[in-house]
Amino acid sequence: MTAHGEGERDAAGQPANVPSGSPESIAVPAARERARAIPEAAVARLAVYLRVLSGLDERGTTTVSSEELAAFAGVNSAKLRKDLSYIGSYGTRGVGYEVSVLIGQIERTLGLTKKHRVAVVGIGNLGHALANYGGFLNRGFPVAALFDLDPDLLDVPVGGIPVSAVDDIVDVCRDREVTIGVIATPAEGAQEVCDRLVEGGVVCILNFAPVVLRVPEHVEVRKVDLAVEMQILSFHVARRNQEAAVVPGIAGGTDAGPPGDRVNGNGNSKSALERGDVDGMVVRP
Amino acid sequence: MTAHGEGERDAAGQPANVPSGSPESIAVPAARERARAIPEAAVARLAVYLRVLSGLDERGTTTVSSEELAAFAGVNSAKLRKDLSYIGSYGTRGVGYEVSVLIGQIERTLGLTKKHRVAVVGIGNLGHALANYGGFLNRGFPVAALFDLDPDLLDVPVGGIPVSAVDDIVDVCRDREVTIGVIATPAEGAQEVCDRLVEGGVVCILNFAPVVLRVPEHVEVRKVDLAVEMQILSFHVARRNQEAAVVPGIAGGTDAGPPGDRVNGNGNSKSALERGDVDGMVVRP
DNA sequence: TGCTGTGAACCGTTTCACAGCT
DNA sequence: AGCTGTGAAACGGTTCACAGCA
Repeated sequence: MTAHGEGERDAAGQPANVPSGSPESIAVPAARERARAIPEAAVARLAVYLRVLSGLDERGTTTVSSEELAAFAGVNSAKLRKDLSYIGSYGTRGVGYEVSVLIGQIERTLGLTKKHRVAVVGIGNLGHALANYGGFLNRGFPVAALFDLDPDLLDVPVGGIPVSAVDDIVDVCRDREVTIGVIATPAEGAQEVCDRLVEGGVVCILNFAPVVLRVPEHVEVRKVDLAVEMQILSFHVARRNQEAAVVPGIAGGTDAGPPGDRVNGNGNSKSALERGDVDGMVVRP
Repeated sequence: MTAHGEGERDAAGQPANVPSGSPESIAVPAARERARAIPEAAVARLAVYLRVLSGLDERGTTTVSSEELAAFAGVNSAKLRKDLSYIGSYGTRGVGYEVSVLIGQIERTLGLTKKHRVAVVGIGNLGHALANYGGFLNRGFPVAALFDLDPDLLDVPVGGIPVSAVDDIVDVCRDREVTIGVIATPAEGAQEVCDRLVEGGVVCILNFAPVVLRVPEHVEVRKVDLAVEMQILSFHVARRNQEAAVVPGIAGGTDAGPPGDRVNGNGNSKSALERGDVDGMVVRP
């Protein structure tokens, strides 16, 4: 879970203040420093805390201790406090944190005070799901444009927004000031789509296509790859089976399993949702 | 969790299977040790290498150097070599790696030689996308069951598999020997669904619902949270804007951008797809 | 000569433990 | 008395640089 997608070999990732003889190098503004200073891993968790806090807020809770909040978020309290310390000191010693204050500060830190217009490219099953998904995109991330190659989809409204042609990506994105692009196309088209999004002014891309995208330095890419997730799980199944085959007692695969529950702080993929649903359906067993 | 000092000493890449009939005393099987020893981050990248290798294989390439493969996968060659070293020594010094050998070894390591039956719970937009998504689930991960609460969906086939009731999760999963569960329900139902899946014998869960799941020790959970991904991107947009506001030259938001391209090795979310599409649509600009 | 495999240095993240405030 | 905020230690993963082998 590293952070940035470093360049290649040496290339000298000159992130912060590398005294490479630059002119006004040293005196970098505090705000920028602050933002840069927050570890990527912490940023991901802040989003989780935010979701939990929103839930508490709705339930009328006004104060939480680091211990409580940590439990809800599935991390330990020390980590939580350290994470929060990156954004400032907004707790009260001996008491805890005020929910509303924390929400505000995290939102500010994550840049959620500004709405980021989103474009979804590739209106297949997944793109459809994303476009319709009111619970997440519309919550601070309004979908401003949809694109697909299929002529049959042209102008068909999905989730209220008519589908545009991929050829118009650059113009439409510029027009509607899209800052975040979501690529839900097959692998083949992805790089091309990516290039156009970038040309259209998009600075961040969420990539669902199974390809490594090439982007200019100033563009941030995050990738979500379902196949990789599955394969990682597969690895764990295999590992488990190996262990089971060795440990005398539990040999079967589908036994009830040991006692103690484990809260899934979930190391890997970052995650959280500000609120709502993953989807438009209704499941409530 | 684990601490144990890994014994590097395995010069001769010793095949997976360990004579399990032997004394179950101290001697912890090498295979188990090996599997345990591979860092999670490396596992995720192995999946990426596998995808790239499959592509090379299809194109008829038989040999790659670490440098080439690394370039395709968006990582640096040292990391790639270290990752591959975790699974054994299958390269030839002075030459490189044989594609087919590497594919075989990675598949073995990831446990892809065995098919893992998958159940998808929550057949909304996202669940639909997952169920229909031939490119990823069917490739070594056959969808064996679908579940939803909605009575209207009952028995309706989606992607060829009829939807079952969530009440039947336990029985159906046991019956069809499902090992991996995918939760694509809203947050509310997720924990309940998770519990049932576990009861039904599922050992790995891919969770799209914005909740921290509680699971028994022996169950592995990975979470994919679109909202968190978006918020992380939002953070980067904000950071970028801050920088832009400070750096004299580039002040605008949507300028063409600096020169050098950056290959998106993409630290964060793991990813890769063994092959195919993210979705059923056709996009090819 | 050229490329792999890997010990060792390095660096970011997590955990610990306690000082400092309320 | 209790809980936050944070240096410092511990840990794990990444990068370096080179020994070892084809």
